[in-house]
Amino acid sequence: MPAPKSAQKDASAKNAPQLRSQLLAWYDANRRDLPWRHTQDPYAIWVSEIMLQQTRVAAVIERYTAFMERFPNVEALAAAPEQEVLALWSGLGYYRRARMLHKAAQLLAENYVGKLPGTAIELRKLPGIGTYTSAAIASIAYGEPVAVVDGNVERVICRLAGWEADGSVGATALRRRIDERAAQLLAPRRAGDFNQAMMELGATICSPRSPQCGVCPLLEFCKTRGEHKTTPRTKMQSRTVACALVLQNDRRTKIPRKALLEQRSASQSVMPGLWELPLLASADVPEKELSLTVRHAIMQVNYDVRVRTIGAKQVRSLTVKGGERRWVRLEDAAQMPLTGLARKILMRLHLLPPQPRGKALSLTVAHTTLSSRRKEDR
DNA sequence: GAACCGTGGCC
DNA sequence: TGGCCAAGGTT
Repeated sequence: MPAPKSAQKDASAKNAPQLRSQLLAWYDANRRDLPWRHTQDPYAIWVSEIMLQQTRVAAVIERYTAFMERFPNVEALAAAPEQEVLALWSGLGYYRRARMLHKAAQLLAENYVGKLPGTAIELRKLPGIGTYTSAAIASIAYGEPVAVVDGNVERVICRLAGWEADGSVGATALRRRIDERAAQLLAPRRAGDFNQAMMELGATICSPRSPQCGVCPLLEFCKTRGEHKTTPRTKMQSRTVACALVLQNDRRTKIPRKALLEQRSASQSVMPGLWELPLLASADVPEKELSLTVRHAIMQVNYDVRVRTIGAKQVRSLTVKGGERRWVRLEDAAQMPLTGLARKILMRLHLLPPQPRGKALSLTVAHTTLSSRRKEDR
């Protein structure tokens, strides 16, 4: 399938071999040391790719390690209760990813002895694995010569070629061109590295707002040197809400032992099944009961959240939203699928350990199982 | 094709 | 402070 005539003039198309080698040389010298780059295990690559969807590398790093320690393979993931999978996802957002990952693992455990499909086409059939993710797993884990196009690659290619999403070309047509160009540039014998190099270039050098063209390995092939229009987004709204912090203290020490949590109903479109602090009907909170205010963005809304400390006896005055309400020991709460907001509030009030499933816990795990496992891997 | 699905960090 | 944005997929 030939590229459109207008697209064939730019240097990135003509000099594909040289572009490839310079990109790969840059990648070999500058690639970040990320946990999922220490493995070729398709399952591990898969988990990392799902976590990385619309999520920054920095946010994924911590979660990835804990997740892989708890669910080291397809069978372990498939055998786990969904709530436990969600608990390790808590705070990452887009919880449907975790559910589909879990579901897909169960499908694989039942039908494929826990083995991942060996091609992008087959991977694509699993829930939660779309065009991008199937190509990412196949190229990185199997070396299959398929190009990935994520937001980074899209931006890099548009800047290289001088293409714009300006309405002169339909969004679908432009996307098809980008896909074709990505496939054309791909280094077939180092597909996984090439794909990661393109994404990493977009993430670190060819960034959306202030691209570092001065140190870009592809500068000489680039038509625009960093220009790129982005489509404006819908404006954020602001809202003030209040939620209830209801604690049970230990009788002797007076130290908080339990908190009242509420489970969002399964039918909610946002964060179904996750646990949170009960939402209050009124955002008005008496000064004396205001224990904390936090800002929290969910989707298109910036919430100004007031946390109201309420005695256990006033619980009945709380608005019931239909979800299950439960007294939860604070140390157990850390293992539950809390919403990001609930986790943030409990952390900020030092009611949860600094890292929910953090250092202390993973060290314990590492002593018993992980250290030995890691050695075997080598 | 467009709306929807979360969140934290950066500038 | 607040807008911006991230290794997308599903409906």
